[in-house]
Amino acid sequence: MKAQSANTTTPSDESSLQNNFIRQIIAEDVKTNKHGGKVVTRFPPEPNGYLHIGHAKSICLNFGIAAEQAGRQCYLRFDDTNPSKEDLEYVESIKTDVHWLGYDWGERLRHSSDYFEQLHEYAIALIKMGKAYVCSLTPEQIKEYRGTLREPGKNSPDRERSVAENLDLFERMKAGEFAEGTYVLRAKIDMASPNLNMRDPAIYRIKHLPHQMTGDKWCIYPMYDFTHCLSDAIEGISHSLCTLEFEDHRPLYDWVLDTLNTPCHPQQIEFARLSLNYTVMSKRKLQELVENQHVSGWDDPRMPTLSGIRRRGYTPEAIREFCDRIGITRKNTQIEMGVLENCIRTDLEAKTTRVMAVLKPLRVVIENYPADQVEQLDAPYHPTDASMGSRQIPFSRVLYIEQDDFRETPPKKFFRLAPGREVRLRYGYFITCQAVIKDENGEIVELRCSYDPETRGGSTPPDGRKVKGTLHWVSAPHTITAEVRLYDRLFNQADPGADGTDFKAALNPNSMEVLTYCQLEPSLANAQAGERYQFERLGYFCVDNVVSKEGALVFNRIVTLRDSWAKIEKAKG
RNA sequence: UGGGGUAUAGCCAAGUGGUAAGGCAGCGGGUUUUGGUCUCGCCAUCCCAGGUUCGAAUCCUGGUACCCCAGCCA
Repeated sequence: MKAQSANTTTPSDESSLQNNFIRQIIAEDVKTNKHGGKVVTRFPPEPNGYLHIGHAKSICLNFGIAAEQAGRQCYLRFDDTNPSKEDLEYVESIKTDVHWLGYDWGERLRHSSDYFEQLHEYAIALIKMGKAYVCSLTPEQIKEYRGTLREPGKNSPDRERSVAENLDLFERMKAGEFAEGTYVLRAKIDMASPNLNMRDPAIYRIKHLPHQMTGDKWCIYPMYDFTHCLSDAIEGISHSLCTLEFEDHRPLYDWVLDTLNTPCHPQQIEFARLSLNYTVMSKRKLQELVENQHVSGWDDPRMPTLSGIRRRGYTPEAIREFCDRIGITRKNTQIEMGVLENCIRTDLEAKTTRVMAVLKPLRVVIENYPADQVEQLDAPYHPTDASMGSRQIPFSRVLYIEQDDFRETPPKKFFRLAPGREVRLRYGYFITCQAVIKDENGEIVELRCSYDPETRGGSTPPDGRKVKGTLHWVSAPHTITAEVRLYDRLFNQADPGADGTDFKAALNPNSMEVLTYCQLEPSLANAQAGERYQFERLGYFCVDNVVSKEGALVFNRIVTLRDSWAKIEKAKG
């Protein structure tokens, strides 16, 4: 019996319940035949880092909307216009992550760099129209000339350069005659615009750097604002969905497309990026965590990166469901972790097999059970889904139970084992605690118990007596020893660093607890990397896909089960 | 009186002049061989103040709070 780890649904099987403002706009546009009735979207990551769950929101939106249309057209476009920041390494990880989420771009894989030739021609067209000029101001001067939020900028002395001279200079920029920073091509718009993006923005800069895709072919590279809108137009994108901070860029996006003769004029629509509490989402901060070794890498199971979340054991279905639940708006919000956790619990509840594992073992000897006897007890893999089958679990005189399931002096409402108290061992027998054995330090090392043979399989005995607690357990001579890693939130503050301190000061020192002597039932012997299980009464766990080996299994805790006892205890303090 | 945005429950989010969906969290009940699951119930008059209207979360006026913008980054 294998735990289910494959994707069982694909996004096309689901229809999003979301009726967000973007879908409404698109539905209306389709009705009025606005972009020729076509809907074409794109997901345009810059290959300069790993994707995180915030990107998943955008991926699900763009690919999700496309999937709802007959054409199903969504491009995966690497926005690679800055060779000093980007790397091929990231391209592969991004493709892996998008695929893992369940989306397929088919033939529509592109790079902005695919368009460098066309972009260059558009730039020349702009120059010829007198709408762009080569500026020789230094970066510092450009900044001075730009003005401030309240004061208008002033024109560059090069603003009225002749078309012929601009053409010549631009050609020589391209030919590599000039050093970086000496010249820049600027759009000629309005230095007095209240929108700083319109104050003659740079559209081409010199970078004597090879590009990961085009090699040494270019030493001038187009800027985002020039590249993005034209790339959208070249691909025939109908709706260009981006995050809120690009709102101020929309007038420039439209200016470029209105000024130049392009195949079409895509519509930019902005939505709020995702923010999750108790974590950070910016590439810079995530990178800092990796570089300073606060985590083991980009795929550390505590990271909000898609590779980390995947390694942790989250399913793509749960992530898609999460993206559906949080909605799409223009409001800056912070989503509670609990929403994500509920999504994965709901998904895993239905599809994981149940097994028993004791994380912090406490030895139990059943004194009235024959020393040489071993029984095989039948235990279903799922409480309500019989199709998952069952397995045999051994029962013997010496067992392990969870340390937390025994209290020498039980508090009120504690339904588990205590001296003189009887509990059920799940699918096993009722046992009663007869004695507590301690070591020289007073630590409890063993429990002496008796069992009731009439309760085999955990069933209620003929006299009908009830017990309040059911414990999970394993037979000591038959266990597999494994390592289990328990994760908690990465940060202690809901919004790390929001109080003005370094976000790293909010790091949770207890975000990972490694348990190396966990005792698992023998059916887990052949557990494979990536497989997910519910350890009964504890949570959902996934065999780690990096460090786990046959004979030396390592499990990651994906998420705990809801725990109303923990809630009661916490409430009492 | 620089420009651009956003305000509906603890957290998200529908609502588009006709009397506040849904989810998460929380609280209470039932079922239960996981203190799990499942199930039933409870939980808001919409940032503030005026106005228009038979009727306003939706329209108007005036405020307030918060977010984004001065890279040759994306």
